[in-house]
Amino acid sequence: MKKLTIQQKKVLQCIKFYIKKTGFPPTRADICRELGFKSPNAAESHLRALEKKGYITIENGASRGINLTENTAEKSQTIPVIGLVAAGSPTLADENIEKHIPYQESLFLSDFDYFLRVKGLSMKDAGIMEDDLVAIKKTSEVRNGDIVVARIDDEVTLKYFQSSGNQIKLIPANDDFEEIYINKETEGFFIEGKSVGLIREN
Amino acid sequence: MKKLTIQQKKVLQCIKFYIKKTGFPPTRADICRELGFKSPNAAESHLRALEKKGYITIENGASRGINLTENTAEKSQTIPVIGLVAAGSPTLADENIEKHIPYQESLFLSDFDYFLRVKGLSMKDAGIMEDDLVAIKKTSEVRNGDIVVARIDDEVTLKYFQSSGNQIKLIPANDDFEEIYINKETEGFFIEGKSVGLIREN
DNA sequence: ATTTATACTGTATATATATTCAGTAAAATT
DNA sequence: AATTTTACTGAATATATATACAGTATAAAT
Repeated sequence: MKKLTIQQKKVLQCIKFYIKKTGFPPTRADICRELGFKSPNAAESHLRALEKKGYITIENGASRGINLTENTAEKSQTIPVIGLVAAGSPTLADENIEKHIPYQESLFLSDFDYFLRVKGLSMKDAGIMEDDLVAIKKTSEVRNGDIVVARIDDEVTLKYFQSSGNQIKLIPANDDFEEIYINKETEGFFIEGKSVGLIREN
Repeated sequence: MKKLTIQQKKVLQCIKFYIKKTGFPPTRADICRELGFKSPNAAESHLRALEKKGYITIENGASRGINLTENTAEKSQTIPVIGLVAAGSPTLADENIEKHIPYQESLFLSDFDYFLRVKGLSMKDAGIMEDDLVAIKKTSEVRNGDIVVARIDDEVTLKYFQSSGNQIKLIPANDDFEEIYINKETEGFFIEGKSVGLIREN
């Protein structure tokens, strides 16, 4: 999609805001009033530019005949689902994103940044099973007992977090797995975020 | 909110449909065209009735100045959350509904009817923990291995389903709990639905 | 260097649109 | 039984609105 100029962005924002406020699109005159233009043709030509660039469609002859394009309309936001691969950190880079899930603000108590697709059963006793989607909030501020996404070099794991002084313990919720002991200053160690919710799709 | 007549409902549906299709509300003439009226006043008076009953607001003098009221606009649907109490069946009656959660169609693979708030740890090894929200699809068509909502008289439980012939086994996912054996024809026994997903809010 | 796009003002106008008025008739409410 | 609401047709009209035309000026693209 072609890039918009600052003014065109303003007009597009104005349209979105107007629809949100009133429930119907603005007239040329409405846009002029909102943005301080003195000629309706100012709005008209901006609208035609937005149409040309594919951000809106205009039904000719119809009053308020402005329609936001699919991509333009902010429906429900989507949240990326990232595969938790043993080697490789969960980044928001396109190649790691499995899919996008529609997302509603108040789904969890805390806001979050992405879903992590769980592999393996190391957190089984915490009720986190294979293929579950764990909602992750990107943060390094975690508390003892939090379930965190920890990275050690290229390996990423989901574990309980327990720190005392300089030492950190990463505790699995499954007796078949071993605890991991790490020093805070260890190179290549990083807390990517913490779990704030879970979705099981089955 | 006051009840609508059949014609008024038709007009309201027409407005919703028009907005969905075009992105902006219809004119009086548009409504007439859609519903076969021959006078714009037919649309006008229906609109005023809808306004009076609180389903829409009309901005006087503005073209297409129709705005769906908060309750009228279908934003994202909401799904009820029902508390799983040991005694008492999960019905959609108001008194059992804990709250409503915004819901997006494609959240789970299957559609579902309500969330059940889990009490206890009888399904712990299936990764279903206390206070989890299990998405339930109302159905009696369940297969062996499904996690089902079973009612025995007034008691409602979430268990694995296993049937052979006339006998049904309800199996917990926790060694501390006992399996339940029931005959298909037992009075007061009923399969309310099955689990098709899970949300953990923490 | 020339064309095209951006970013407007200002005027004019055909028409799209809301809205009122005058009726008719049946159904629902009081 | 009387009144209000519902459910329209049909005609008329003020005005809300899209849109074209004539300019001016600067920035960006070719």
